[in-house]
Amino acid sequence: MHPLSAVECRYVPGRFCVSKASDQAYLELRGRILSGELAPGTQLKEEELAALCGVSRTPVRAAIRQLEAELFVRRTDSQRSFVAEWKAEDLEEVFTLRGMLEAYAVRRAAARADTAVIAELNAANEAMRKVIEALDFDLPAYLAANARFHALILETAASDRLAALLGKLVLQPVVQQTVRAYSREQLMRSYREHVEIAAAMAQGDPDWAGALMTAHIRRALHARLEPLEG
Amino acid sequence: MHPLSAVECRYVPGRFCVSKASDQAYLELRGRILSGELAPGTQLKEEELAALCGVSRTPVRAAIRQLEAELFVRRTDSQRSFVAEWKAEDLEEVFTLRGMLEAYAVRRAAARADTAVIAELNAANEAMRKVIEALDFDLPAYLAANARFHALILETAASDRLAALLGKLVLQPVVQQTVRAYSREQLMRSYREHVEIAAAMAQGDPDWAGALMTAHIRRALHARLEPLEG
DNA sequence: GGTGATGGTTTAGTATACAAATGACTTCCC
DNA sequence: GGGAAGTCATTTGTATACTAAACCATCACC
Repeated sequence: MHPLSAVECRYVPGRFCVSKASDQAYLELRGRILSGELAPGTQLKEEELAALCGVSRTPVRAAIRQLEAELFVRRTDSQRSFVAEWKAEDLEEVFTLRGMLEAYAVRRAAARADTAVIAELNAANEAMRKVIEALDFDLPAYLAANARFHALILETAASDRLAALLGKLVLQPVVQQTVRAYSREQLMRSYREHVEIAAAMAQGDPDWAGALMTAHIRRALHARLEPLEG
Repeated sequence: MHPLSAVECRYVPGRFCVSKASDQAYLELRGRILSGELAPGTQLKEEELAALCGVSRTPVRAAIRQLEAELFVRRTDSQRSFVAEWKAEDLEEVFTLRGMLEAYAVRRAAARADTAVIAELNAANEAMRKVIEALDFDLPAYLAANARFHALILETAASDRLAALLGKLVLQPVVQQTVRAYSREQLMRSYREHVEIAAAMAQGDPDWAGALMTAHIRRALHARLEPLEG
């Protein structure tokens, strides 16, 4: 399996079933999609994938449905599935939507956060700083700290529907590739933005927090687009 | 089957498969949930529902997954499904999210709409006016015209991701119950808002269109909440 | 009398065989 | 030679039997 496939950097855990075969199929397929082994545009044939994952078609079907919901996979009218293709335009679209929803989330969270939550946010940010300052950069640890920060905000926002929507948008390839594109300086800037957002929340100032979050997500988009443009 | 269960008033057609049994199960279950026959909180047992729908468990599973994605059904950690319960707070939440996303959609649409689109919007609005002014109110026709207007905007916005997100939020019970709660005067006001939005789009003014849409959705929320409060 | 383990019962997950539908190719007719 | 229809291969949808896990009530032991 691809080394990155098991890295979990979503804010919301999606549906990691209790069951075994579905998860296995889901992780296996997502891994191969992210690694490019299953290239964009490839048709996903249930039987083929079942053989690949060593399970029957039933859990593969579930996995494909899940990946479809997460926009990794698109489905034609005649129910055939293909690996989704991501254009620069799509990235812009997703980041814009994420920006709106995360800004809303942090506004709600700012109005609800107690000292315990603020402490946890600060802890996540401290962890992130340590990873950035370390000599050898530990990507999974960075992603985990980043995810923790955003997950805390989403949790504090206390809106199931919002969480469900964001779960569809905060996707591995996007976050991951964005982080890859970051220089250490950019990572530090991202960290400092997190600290500022936590401060705004500690003040209980939704407007401030929301504005900071919008800028934070927007910067991530441009960091992601830069290597494509330059 | 409940008379309203087959009324389609989503902006996006969800997934109406080509297949037979899945659709049948989906429509049957959704119908029973909307009619209250399957009351909020009821556990959905696959075998039981299979018998109810006259199909096997397999398509029932698919239907439940779909209903879950549309927030009609919630699932516990241990993979048991229950009919979702809607509190006033949940309604507010959904309408707020819808407001944000639809305002964004109409902004995009306003920047892209050509005269053909404007003409179609006007046609949908004319149809709506006719229904409202008719002596006997034709609910399905009203819902269809309303859905058509919003669907056109969403289509013109040309964003798959956005459409996917809104597809989860624009739910039957919400829209339907909202319309039920409307008086004829409120329906006319809603119609006039549609006309204004179309005008803003014809002017190619995204800010105007967006602001109008926010207000439009917000008004729908309050129309929906009024009977609960009063 | 309460708390925690244990086994039966219920419910979801998986495999597999079969049916239906789609897509592509061939062939036949114009 | 072009088009349309039919046929075959491929792929998804459905049914069913079986497996595993979660729930619940009972009982034993503290």
